[in-house]
Amino acid sequence: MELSSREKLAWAAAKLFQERGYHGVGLSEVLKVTGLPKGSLYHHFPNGKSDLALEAAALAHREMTRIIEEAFQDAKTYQDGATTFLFKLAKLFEIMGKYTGCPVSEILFAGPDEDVFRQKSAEYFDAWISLIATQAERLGQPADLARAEAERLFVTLQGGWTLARARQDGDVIRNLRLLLFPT
Amino acid sequence: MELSSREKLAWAAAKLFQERGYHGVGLSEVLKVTGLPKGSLYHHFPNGKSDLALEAAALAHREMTRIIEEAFQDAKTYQDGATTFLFKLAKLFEIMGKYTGCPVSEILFAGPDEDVFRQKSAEYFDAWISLIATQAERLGQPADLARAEAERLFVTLQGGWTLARARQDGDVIRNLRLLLFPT
DNA sequence: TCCAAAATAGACCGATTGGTCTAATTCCTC
DNA sequence: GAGGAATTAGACCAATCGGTCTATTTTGGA
Repeated sequence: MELSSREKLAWAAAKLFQERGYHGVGLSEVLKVTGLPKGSLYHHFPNGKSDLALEAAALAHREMTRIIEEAFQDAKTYQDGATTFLFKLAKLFEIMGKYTGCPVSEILFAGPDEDVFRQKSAEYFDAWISLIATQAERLGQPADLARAEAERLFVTLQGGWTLARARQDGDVIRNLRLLLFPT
Repeated sequence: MELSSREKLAWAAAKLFQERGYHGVGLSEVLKVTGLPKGSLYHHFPNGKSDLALEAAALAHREMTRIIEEAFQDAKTYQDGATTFLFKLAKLFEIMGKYTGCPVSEILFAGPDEDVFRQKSAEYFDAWISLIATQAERLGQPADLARAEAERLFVTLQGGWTLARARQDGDVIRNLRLLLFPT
């Protein structure tokens, strides 16, 4: 499909930021990858790099939301859904190249110290956890446990991704299911 | 106590890198904080920023090793030790200011793409996990479970720290014990 | 077809980056 | 105290940073 210039920039930025973080990527690199001139970037993102980063993070957030929904959609049990989720993310981890970090935190934690960045990261994380909790409840988890299960999954995934990154091994993410659901 | 110039530089670098990551900190800032001139930096760290980062990461690694040992030293059970460990880190998180990331990953993941950086991160992480596993075994965990418990603690902590950072709340780390040891 | 708005194009800017190099100074040993 | 090594001091460098600005081209509705 044909992406608009704005979308091209946001996608390229998201990918690059995930690899080397906010400060590790220069605008020149984003422009080189997209083949667009600087004028376009500042036309679509008047506030420059910070605007671009916020849009890239929002993009990553929507993508993660989509993955969560897809993973739990056809699941028979919460455990099934969570496992599918882990496998989808392991695949994503491998596709991205084995050096990338969590989209949101790589972009938002290192960004300019404006408070917006940190607030967004909390907002996105909480949205993911709530979404998982909803799915957990739908799949029969007791209401008072669903939220705790969702937080456990999020926290385990976040930490597991980091370990996977260090070891350069997507299976670390797949094997998280053994930590979450001991047999 | 009086720190050598080399130590001053490494400590300052470790702190700054944890706040804003490898690329987010300029050498000028490290020099300003320490009050040392550029000549000193390149005398003690001939390869400049990357040398400094490796030393800062090594410093953080030794510090984490020390904290793990202290936490489990007087523990009666593995659960006690793990809880003490979480509380110590929550305290550390709060002392550092509520924006800092995992010492090692902030420094090593974003660093220059030389493979040394990534290798070191895997080495340090595995060392922590092994150390925890040893303590778990010493405190009566079955040998075949000790390693799994250690990985669970590491992964949970790593993810929990990220969530704590987003929410700016050290209690997130303290409450990880409820995820690890449901009552 | 025409015209205004949207978008692209890229030269240019000051500031800062990591890094080099030489001189001055401090420190330790004989 | 003399001499040599270790360290400090900071001027200087090319390259890159994020950002601004003006001109040109493309586009879409009247």
